[in-house]
Amino acid sequence: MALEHAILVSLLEQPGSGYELARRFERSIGRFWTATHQQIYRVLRRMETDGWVTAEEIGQDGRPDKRHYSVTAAGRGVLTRWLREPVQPETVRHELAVKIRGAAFDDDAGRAALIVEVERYRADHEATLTRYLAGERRDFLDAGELDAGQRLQHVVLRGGVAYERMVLDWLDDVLETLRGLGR
Amino acid sequence: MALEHAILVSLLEQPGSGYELARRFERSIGRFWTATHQQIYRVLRRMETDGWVTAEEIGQDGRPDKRHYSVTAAGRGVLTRWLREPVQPETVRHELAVKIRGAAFDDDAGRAALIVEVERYRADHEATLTRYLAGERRDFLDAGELDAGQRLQHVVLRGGVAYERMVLDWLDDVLETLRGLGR
DNA sequence: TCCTGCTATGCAACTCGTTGCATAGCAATC
DNA sequence: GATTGCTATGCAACGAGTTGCATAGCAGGA
Repeated sequence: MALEHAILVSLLEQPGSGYELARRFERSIGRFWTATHQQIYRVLRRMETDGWVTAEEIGQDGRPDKRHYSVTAAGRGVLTRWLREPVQPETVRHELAVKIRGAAFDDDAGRAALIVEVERYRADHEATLTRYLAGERRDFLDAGELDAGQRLQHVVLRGGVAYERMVLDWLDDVLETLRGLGR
Repeated sequence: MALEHAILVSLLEQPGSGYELARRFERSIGRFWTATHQQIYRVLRRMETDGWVTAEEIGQDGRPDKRHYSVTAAGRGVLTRWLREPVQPETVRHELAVKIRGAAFDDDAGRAALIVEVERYRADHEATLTRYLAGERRDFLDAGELDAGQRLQHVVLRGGVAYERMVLDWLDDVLETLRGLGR
């Protein structure tokens, strides 16, 4: 359980509304910790009740009020205590790997359909890699001296880049293997 | 949601009891689809009710009865239909990445503690890689001709190997970055 | 003009996943 | 002789995550 902590980190990097947080999760943080807007709103309310964050209601004309959240000293304490706890092994839910092994129990038509799916999946990951590299150029390479926070964000992004490159290479291997079965 | 499907694949590769499945999930399948024995037992019961698997009670002296599960024709149909559905993007829950970004909001002592944790985490992944490579030699490299199922299992294992190597390289990068902040 | 999409938050119902506990006998270690 | 660990399954309670829906006004395109 660490959605709370991911939210604390994100709000410390930049305070904002639940909606803004949800969009950040979709983009950067979501690549290593996914969350829907429903989860985020619910958890933010609970964190507010527990005094980890404070909300400032901002009235806007023409659209609903915004609740702008910031981390309190108590929330920061919760975060630093959590940072000292042992790191839990990462949880992976890799459906494609299950399907590849499952392809052994399907016929040639099924495997042909899987190849098409893997190609689509590969294109998605290629797009993600391109997006990461563009973000890296924008935020880290063309910038001057980086502070500690930026350097830490950069090393996490480099992990994302390495992951996507690894996935693309592996998917090429998968496609070759799947095509090789038909021959 | 695809624990059912992961179980179907595992039982098609090799029928067995819930306990045996739980151990397989811990070892091989669990690296891309985690599940506890509780989940597995509960889902197996539901799958039995739905007619996807059949169970054969095997009395054993000195220990509880074993329920040996096999996939039915209906279960196989469920699996092949699922194989033709679009692949869902993988879900990752990578606590360490959150902690690394969180380290920007902690002091030097906290970052020193994180370095120790990353080193321990790295050792775990190194052990996993060693285990994968041993399994690869045993099951795939020293064997003769491989059938379709074995070749698909092998390409998934190669994905695991590539993942672990990528993680180890990245963790070296992380350690260097964390140490560089202190200077 | 209608429809889609964006900002912005939230309820309700449901399923999935986790944790703690319980049984039970055998084998091995201290 | 006591404790720990392994096989083997399961209940109960709780917490996390998903899905569908609702509100509401503004902007832009077909």
